[in-house]
Order: sequence, then C-alpha cells, then structure tokens
Amino acid sequence: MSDNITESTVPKNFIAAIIEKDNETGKYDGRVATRFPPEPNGYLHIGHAKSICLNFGLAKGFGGTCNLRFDDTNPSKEEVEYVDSIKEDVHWLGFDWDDRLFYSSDYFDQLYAFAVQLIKDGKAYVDSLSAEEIRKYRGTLTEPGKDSPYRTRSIEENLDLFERMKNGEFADGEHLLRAKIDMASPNVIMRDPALYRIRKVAHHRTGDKWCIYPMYDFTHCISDSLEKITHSVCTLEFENNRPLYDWVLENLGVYRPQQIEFARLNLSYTVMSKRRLIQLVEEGHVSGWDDPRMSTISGMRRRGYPAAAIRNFCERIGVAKATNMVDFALLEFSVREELNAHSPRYMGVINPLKVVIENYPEDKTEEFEFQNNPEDPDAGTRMVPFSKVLYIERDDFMEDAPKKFFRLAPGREVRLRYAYYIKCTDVIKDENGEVIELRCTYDPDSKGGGTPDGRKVKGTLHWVSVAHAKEVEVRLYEHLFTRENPMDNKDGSDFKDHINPDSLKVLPKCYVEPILGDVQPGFKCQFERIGYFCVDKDSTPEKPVFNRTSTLRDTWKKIEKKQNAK
RNA sequence: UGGGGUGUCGCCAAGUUGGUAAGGCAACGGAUUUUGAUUCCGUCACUCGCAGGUUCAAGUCCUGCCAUCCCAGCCA
Repeated sequence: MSDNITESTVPKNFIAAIIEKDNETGKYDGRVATRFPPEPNGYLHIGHAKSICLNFGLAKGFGGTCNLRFDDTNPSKEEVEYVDSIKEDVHWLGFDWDDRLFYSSDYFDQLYAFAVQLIKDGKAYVDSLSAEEIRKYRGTLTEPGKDSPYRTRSIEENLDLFERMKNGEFADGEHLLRAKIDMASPNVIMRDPALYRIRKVAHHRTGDKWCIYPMYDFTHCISDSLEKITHSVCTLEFENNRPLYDWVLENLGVYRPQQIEFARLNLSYTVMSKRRLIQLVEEGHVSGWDDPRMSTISGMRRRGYPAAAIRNFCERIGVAKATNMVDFALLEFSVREELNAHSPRYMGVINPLKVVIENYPEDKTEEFEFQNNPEDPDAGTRMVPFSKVLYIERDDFMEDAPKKFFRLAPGREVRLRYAYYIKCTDVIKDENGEVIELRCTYDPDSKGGGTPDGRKVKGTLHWVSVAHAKEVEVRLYEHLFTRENPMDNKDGSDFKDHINPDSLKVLPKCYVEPILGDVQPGFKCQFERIGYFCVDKDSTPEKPVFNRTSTLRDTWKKIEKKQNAK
C-alpha cells in the first residue's frame, strides 16, 4: 500500500555530518544504528514523520539500521490501539524495521537489575517524601534544592524497600526510587531525578506483572545502550536531559550511545500536540484520529497525501536546532508536486449545470480517449463516454461574463476537454431566474478538441455525460483551522476558536466519470481543471471521498480579484 | 537573580580550516499550454539579532549586550 522508496542517498544535515565524522574517526567502527522510539499514547502526526524520515533515512543513507521501539513505561497512558496504528503508519511512510521491533517493557527485568546495581553502588536511594514534599525540596530554577532526609538511608534498607516496592507492599506514591546526584545542581533535572515509581496499573504488554515502572530518563538511555544504538536522535526539549542520559550509563558502566537533539517540526495554523489532538477527537470536532483534516499521518493518508510527498516534505524542511514554524504551503507544494507527477487525472463536477448540445444526435454515444496523466505516459489512457446531454461545473459558466473570463458564456465558444468545441446559444432559467440549463451547439470538425482551421479557444472545460456519469457524494475537506491566525494563543484565545466551520462540506449530488464508480481504496486521482483528488475509502467504504488542493480553489475569484487590484 | 539551546530574505535552510551570502516555499513579472494547472524563464539579503574589537579580509574569531525557546511530572 505504501510507495516504494527508490533512492537512498546520504542525508545532508548536521546530524549526518556528525555521523560522517564519527565514521572517519572510527568511533563506532563505522557502525550506524538509530531508532524511532514513540510512546504508544496516541497516533503519529506529521511531526513524527520528520523524526521517522530522519532516523530511518540516516540509517539507510549510511547503510546502518533503524529500530522501532515503543517507549512504553507509563501504562496509564498507553494502548495497543496506538502501537498498531504506529506500526501501520511507519510502514505506510515506506520504512521497515525488519525484525528490529522492540519495547522498553521488554527490558523491565534488566532495568530492575540495573536499578539494584545503582542502589548497591550507593548511587540510588528510596525516598519516602510525598510528591508535594519532593517538589518543595527540589528548590526552584534559581534556588538550589536540599537533600531529602531519606537520602542517607543505608544500602541494605534501600535494597529492602525497593524490593518491597516491587512486591506491591506499598501504595502508589508512598515511595520513590531516586538517583543520588546533586540537589544543588543548576540543572534541575539532575537534582536526584526519579528512577522508579509505584503505579498499580496493568500494562498493555506485561499485564500486572509489575507495579513499579521505570521513568523515561532511566529507561531510554539503557534501552539505547542494550540495542547498541550509536546515535540517539531526539528533539530539543531533551537537551537538559542529556547529562542524566550520560550519567546513568556512565555509572552503570555500560555501552554509551550519543544523544543528538534537533528542533521539532511546527506547522503554521496546525495543532500537533497530543493533548490537543486528543481533545479534537474526544470532543467530536473530528471523526477520529484519522479524520482527513487531522495532522496525523493516518489523517493525511485518508486525505490523499502520498507517502512520497510527506517524505519529500521532510527532506525539504531540513534538520536544524533553531525553533521553526514551517509554512503549511510547503507541505501542500510537496503534495501537489507528487500528485501532478503520478496521480491519474479524472473529470468530475461538484456543482452541476446541465448542457444540451442541440445539434448532436439524440441517441448517439461516442467515446474519447483520455490520457490518465499527460505528464506520465506510463499512466495509460482510458475511454470516456460522450453524449448529447452533459454536466459542466456551474462555475464554468457566467451569464454576464467579463472579457477576461475564458470559460463558457452566451455566444462564447470553449473546448470540452478531448471532445468538441461548443458554443452557448441559449440560457434557460427557472421561475426564480436561476440558470438551470444551457443550450449549445458543437462543431463536428473539432472532434478530439482541435479544429482544422486552427481557431483557438481560451477555455477548456471538464464535463461528464449525464447518461453515463456516476452520482456520488463528495466530501470536500479544507484545512481544519482557519489560515488567518497563527494560533500562537498569545491573544488568549483557545486553539478551538480557530477551527474552520467549513472545513468539511458534504456535497450529495456530484457527478464523476463512470470509471470512478469502481474506485479502489488507496486509489488517488486528480480531477481535471479543478484539482480534486480522490482518497482512500477506509472508513466510508460505500462512497468515494474527494478533496481538493488549496492553490486550485476558487480560480476565477482569484483572477478577478487580481485584476481588480490592478 | 540559575542552567541549557537558538538567532542568515515573509517561511524553512546551506554556508568547509576567516576570503567577500547555496537551494526550496511564498511573492511578483513574462513565455508555452486541450487542466486559468503543470512546465519554463526572470526578479526577489551591498547583508547575516545589535554594538564594539582582531585582521589586508569576518555570517564565520574575540568581548559585551539584546531577543527568543526549553527545564522546577512519581509524563515522555
């Protein structure tokens, strides 16, 4: 279902430069091992795609490996539904972890043993202060913390307490295993960080085997070490944690990968924090994590974004350490670029206007051969039926058309793509003055869309034969949020205030080429002229879903606006 | 009033051991066009957060400011 990745070149970014240098100095004997370590507490979004492309791309580019590891150390937030979706999304993006699928929870026994080792070395202790007391003892950003009274417990007592923690003798929050580092450290993270907490919750993989769970800072570095990762790539907010990452491995005396941080992706007028994504789903603003308007990988997949487009996008935005805000237009460009090159282009009408070709025989039907994608000869051709009565897009007709309007208007001639030139001779209206039908004549000599006399026509319309077209329900998806506001929340507004109420429009009576009635899931096509494309039908198996690209919308309005401005 | 990062065109982002500012998006011109799409050509930073300094020469070195992000979960 995913596109294939055809090329694998060495990525060009500062992390690749570090790896290159390490390869030169033989730091890891030329070995390159990365990992993508999501916590299964939600669906993957476009920000994760950056990390996936980076980690798997680095591995691929240097002939190394990239593991998929679920960082599942907090059972109260994690679910198997999430691990399944994450695996699917990574695969769909075109990456493969082969047999290197790991879970932090696989290491719980080893992690426990390492914790015992630290206790035995006098480098960890069981604290019995309450959460609130611990917070007070930690000090502030500007003031040092102070030692817990339990910091000096004997090794024996610590060992005993920790084992009893594991055996479930205490309630949640009663005790906590902490590293004994420095309560006065200017780096707050180093002020005796928590290593293990009691949490009597079932884990999605280990069930109720454990009631104590290791913290991220203790787990992540050890997992990396056990998997012999060389370059542990993560986002900037973990920079403060790196000294702890190194401290744990150094004090355990085990293999030490290096942590490298990069800036996470921010996309304009888009939310990506898991908290807000969950909110959108739970409060019903969207149909689910994979709603086509979501910034999730699965949402973009349903919206028709090709995996290659997302990969190219991640390539284009680069990898650096400066906090960024990438314009959504860059993502859209990547999508259009991919669609333009590879998706079949069909015709469809979302707001039909009937056209009767008066001089065309009543019962005649012809078929015209269309190129599926004029830019891609390998895409092949298809036959499209044509007859006397057609539908065209309502926007493609204007009764009092300005000179610059190139489409159909009374007395004007246009081309029906790959079919004939037609001229509008009459406009029929209902009692309300609404245009309900156009009477036209066609030029039989213009068959195929060209004329012997070489006369030019400015407009080319898409069309559909009423007798042959499939009626479908089209869903028009726009961006979930309005594009006027940066959503920086600096004006005190909630991100939900920026939800675009018109982001989903359901159009019941639309008409498409007959061939589209058999559209398969995962099939994408771009509509001629108006730029709609079909996306998969995962959750609406009975009806095709359509979507349009942003730059092609409201074409005439844009042109008109531009001309007025002049 | 602490520590750790980052500051190159509207948005991303390259800038090698100092040698005289890549590329992409957006925008704006123009050509081609059976999608007003695509494609194509052209324009778009005398300047690199600011101020000093070193040097024949600094985005790249030094000093001092300023701005901004992250850290006080028994989250990751």
